Amino acid sequence: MNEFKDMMEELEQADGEEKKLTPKQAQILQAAVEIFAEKGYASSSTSEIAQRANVAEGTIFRHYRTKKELLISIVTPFMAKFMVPFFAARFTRNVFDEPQEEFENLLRTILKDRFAFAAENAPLLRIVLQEMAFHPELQQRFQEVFVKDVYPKFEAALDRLKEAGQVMDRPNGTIIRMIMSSVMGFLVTRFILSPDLEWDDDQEIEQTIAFIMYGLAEK
Amino acid sequence: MNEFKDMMEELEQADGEEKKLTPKQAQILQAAVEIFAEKGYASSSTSEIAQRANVAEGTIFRHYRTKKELLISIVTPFMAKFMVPFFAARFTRNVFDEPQEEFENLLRTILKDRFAFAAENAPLLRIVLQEMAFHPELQQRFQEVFVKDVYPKFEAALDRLKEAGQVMDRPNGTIIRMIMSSVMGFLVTRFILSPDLEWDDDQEIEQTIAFIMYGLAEK
DNA sequence: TTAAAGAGTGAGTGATTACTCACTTTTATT
DNA sequence: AATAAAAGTGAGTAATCACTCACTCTTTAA
Repeated sequence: MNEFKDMMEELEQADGEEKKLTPKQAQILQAAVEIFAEKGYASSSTSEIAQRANVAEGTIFRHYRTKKELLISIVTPFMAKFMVPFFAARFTRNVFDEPQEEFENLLRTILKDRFAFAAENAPLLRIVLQEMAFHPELQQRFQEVFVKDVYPKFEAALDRLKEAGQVMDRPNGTIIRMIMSSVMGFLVTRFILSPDLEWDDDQEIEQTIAFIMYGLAEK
Repeated sequence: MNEFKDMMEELEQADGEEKKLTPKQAQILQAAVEIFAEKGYASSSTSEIAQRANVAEGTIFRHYRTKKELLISIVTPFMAKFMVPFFAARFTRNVFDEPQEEFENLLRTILKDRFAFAAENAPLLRIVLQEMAFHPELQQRFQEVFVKDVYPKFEAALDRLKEAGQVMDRPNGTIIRMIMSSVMGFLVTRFILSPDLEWDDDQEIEQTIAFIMYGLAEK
C-alpha cells in the first residue's frame, strides 16, 4: 500500500494543478464534466458550460485557451489515476499470500479497487471511453501510461503466475486482453450501460473473478 | 390502392433492403459512413459529406430530411444485421452435435460469424459504439432487437446448457454479460483499438472460445 | 497606500453549421 | 412526343459556434 500511495502522490504532484483552483474554475470543471458526459465533447458548447457553472463565457478562456484544452485537463489526470493501480497495487508478490491464492487476490484487488473508483467517477469514465477515439492527444497519453508502465508490469506478474502454474501458458497479450475485456466489460455494463439496474455488486465481482480465474487456469 | 403501395414501400425501407438506391444516394451513404467513423457524428458536417460523395449538399437533404435521419438510416440496418445471428444461427439444438460439444460449437459459430461480419464492417461497428451513447433513438432500436429477441433466446440456450451440465448455474444476465464482454472485447480490440497489429486470428478465436468455456464450466 | 497582476465579465466577431428553396436536369409513364 | 414526377443543384439564411478584447473588480506585494 505504501507503493500505491507514493505513486498517487507523485502523480498529483506531477499534474500539480489540482490544488490551486479558483472557485469559479472548479465550477467550470464540474460543469464541463457533467455536460461532456451527457452530450459528448463535440456537441457541448462553451456557452452552455459557462451557464451551468454560473460563470461568464470569457472566464472559461481565461483558464483554458481552447475548448480542447479544457477537455484534456479533465481527462488526463483521470486516465492516469484510473490506470495506476493496475500496476502499482498488487503486482508485486505479497509475502503473506499462499502461492495458489496469488492470482485470485490480485484479481480481487484490481476489481474491487477499480470498481470503487469507477463508481465515484462514472461520468469521467464515460468521457474517456467516448473521446479517446477522436483525440490523438488522449490516445498518446494513454499509450505513454499503458504501454510503458502498465503492460510491462502486467507481463511480469503473468510470467510469475504462469511459473506457479496458476495461469495457462498463452501469449501475454491474449491473456491481458481477456482480463481487461472482463473487467472493463463489467465496469461499463455496471456504470454506463445499465447503472439503474439493481446490482448485487459483491456477487458480480466474485463471479467475474471466478470467470477470469477458471478461464485462464492451467488445464 | 395508394395506401397499399405506400405501405409496401415503407415496409421495404423499414426492412432495410437497400435496393432502390440512386447512385448518388449510395455515394452519400458511403461517404457518410467514412466520415462519421473518422470524426464522429457531431463533428461531421453535411458539406464535407457532400464533398466526398461528389454531390451537392442539397442532394443529401433530398433523401434524408435531417443529418440525424442520415445517421439512423445507416446505423439501424447494421445493428439489426449484427445482432440477428446471435439468436438465429445455432441457438436451437443441432441434432448432430454431441451434447458435450454443443456449447463449444455455439461459441465457435458466434465468434467466427461475427468476426467475419465485423471485419467487413469495422467503420460501422465504430459508429454504432460511438453514437449509441448519445442518441436515444438508437438505444431504443437496440433495446427492441436485443431485449425482445436476442436475450430470451440466449436465455433458453443457456438453460439447456445448464441442464446438460456444460454451463455453471449462475444468473443468465451475469453469464451473458461475460460472454458478450469477451466477444465484444475481442472484436473491439481486433478491429478498432489495434487493427494494424499482426493478428493470428484463428488462434485468438480458439483461445477466446476456450476462455469463455472454461470460465463458465461447471466446477 | 498604491500599483501591478490576476480573475472575471459580456458584448462583439468571423467562421461554420444544418437546412431551404427556386430552379434545372433526368427518369418514368402515357 | 408530351408530361409529370423524381433527382439533383448551389446560392442563400438564420442560428450557433469558439474565441477575443476592452474593461472592471479582486487579490497580492512592496
